[in-house]
Amino acid sequence: MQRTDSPETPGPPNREPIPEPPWWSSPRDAAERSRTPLTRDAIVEAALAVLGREGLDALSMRQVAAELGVGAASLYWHVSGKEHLLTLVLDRVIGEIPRPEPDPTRWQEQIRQFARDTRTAFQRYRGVARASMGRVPVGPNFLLVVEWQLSLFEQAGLPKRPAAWFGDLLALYVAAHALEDDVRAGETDDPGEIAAMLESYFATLPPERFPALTASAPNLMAGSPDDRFEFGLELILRGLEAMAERERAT
Amino acid sequence: MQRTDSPETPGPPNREPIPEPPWWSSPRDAAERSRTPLTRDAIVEAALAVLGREGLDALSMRQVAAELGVGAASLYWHVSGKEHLLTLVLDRVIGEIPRPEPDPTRWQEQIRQFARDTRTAFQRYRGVARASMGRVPVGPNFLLVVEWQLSLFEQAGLPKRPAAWFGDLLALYVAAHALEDDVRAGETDDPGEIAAMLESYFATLPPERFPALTASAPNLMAGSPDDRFEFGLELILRGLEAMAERERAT
DNA sequence: ACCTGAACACCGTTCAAGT
DNA sequence: ACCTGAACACCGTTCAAGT
Repeated sequence: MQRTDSPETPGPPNREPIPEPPWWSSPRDAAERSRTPLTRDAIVEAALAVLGREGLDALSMRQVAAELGVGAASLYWHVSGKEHLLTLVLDRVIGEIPRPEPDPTRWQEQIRQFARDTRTAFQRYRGVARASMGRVPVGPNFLLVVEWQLSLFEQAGLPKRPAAWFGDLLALYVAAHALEDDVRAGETDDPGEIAAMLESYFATLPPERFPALTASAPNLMAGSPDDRFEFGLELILRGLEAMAERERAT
Repeated sequence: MQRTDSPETPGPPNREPIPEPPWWSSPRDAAERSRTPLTRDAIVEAALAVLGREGLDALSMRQVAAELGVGAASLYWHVSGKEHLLTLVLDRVIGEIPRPEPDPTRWQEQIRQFARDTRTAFQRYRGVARASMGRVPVGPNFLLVVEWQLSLFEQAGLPKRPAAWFGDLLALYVAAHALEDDVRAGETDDPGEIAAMLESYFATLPPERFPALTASAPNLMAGSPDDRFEFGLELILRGLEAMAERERAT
């Protein structure tokens, strides 16, 4: 804002910003190193950025550090290791799942919507679904989700044991489906080709050795991912109903 | 067998086996390099050995090669890469699942037993369950299993689409459960400690913020892995029944 | 308290070269 | 046809050292 080339300025006019001596700034703070002082949250965010851009296989501590313009060793002050980082990332993504006020009169629809929202959250961050398999993300957001689910089931009057165990099953189902979504588009970087490959491969199989398979091939491949997701979702909900009934009978 | 120190042997008696000149044998063929000429099957077997001994994280092309007394580069003649090797390993394990003659009169029990057998096969080879997630193991054994399942469903009179889609769901369920089995015992190398840790952690949570969770904690942890496996298995079978009914109604 | 560089002990994969 | 050694471009993690 201040004009330095006014007539009263002595000496020769100079419009250029005066260059700083190079040793005033470290070699890499300009674009790379954000001046924020490297918090755990910033590391998680950087991991999500790498994940979205390059996928899970490319997610290394070194890449995350590079994303922040920092040495890899620096991360270890804030995070105990890669395993810990992945847990934090997972919990961060779980935090994006909406948890509406439980309404026992329509608990089934709320669970359906919760499942869809969870799938959507995973779809936003490619690779996280795979990272979630075999990892219990005991973080604050995970706990909130469990609490939400259990209280919904409780208010809906479901028996305790089936309710508690169903949560695991649902999480598993959604995560596995999200993983399939990832595989289909992105992680193996061939969009819908894989289905076509499978279908044409099935077509080459000898029908006398694989009668049922070759006959069912259209059914196996039929339906959009969404259709299949909804089918499985409905299936496990009906199963839950049946198991709750059985429990009440005892 | 042949005694060389017999009296008629001329010269001084020599009981020591005559050492071969060192260049007669390459430096490493004695114990390491089996004289079998490195087939694809041998590589798969070596991978299973490493897997069982060290777990999935330690399964590297170099380790597998070392197991065979061979350079890592040699594997690439028989196998296109690590991804390919994992697919082969997976199909190999799937091959151990029994496929009894389909009996439509007791198809539900046959499916239940199939699920249990699949879990057992995974339990025999720690780490394979995790490797299976997100990988479609289109190998001969996988195809045989799919064929077996479809023909059983067909003979049982299940509608085609639910039958075809149910296979995926079941595979998913069993694999995810097997993965949990792995995590519980071995992969994270703490046997049943993890459950205790979780339970004591839950106990520290403030009941006013997590009323349902703290109240349900005993139910969440209750039951043996087998009980939980059977619960989920029964649940999805009941769900299948319901979905088949719905399909028949349309 | 927080971050660094350098090092350690590994990876998967390629490739010219050997037999 | 099958296997090798050496190299390339990476890994996760540790640790003494700096500020």
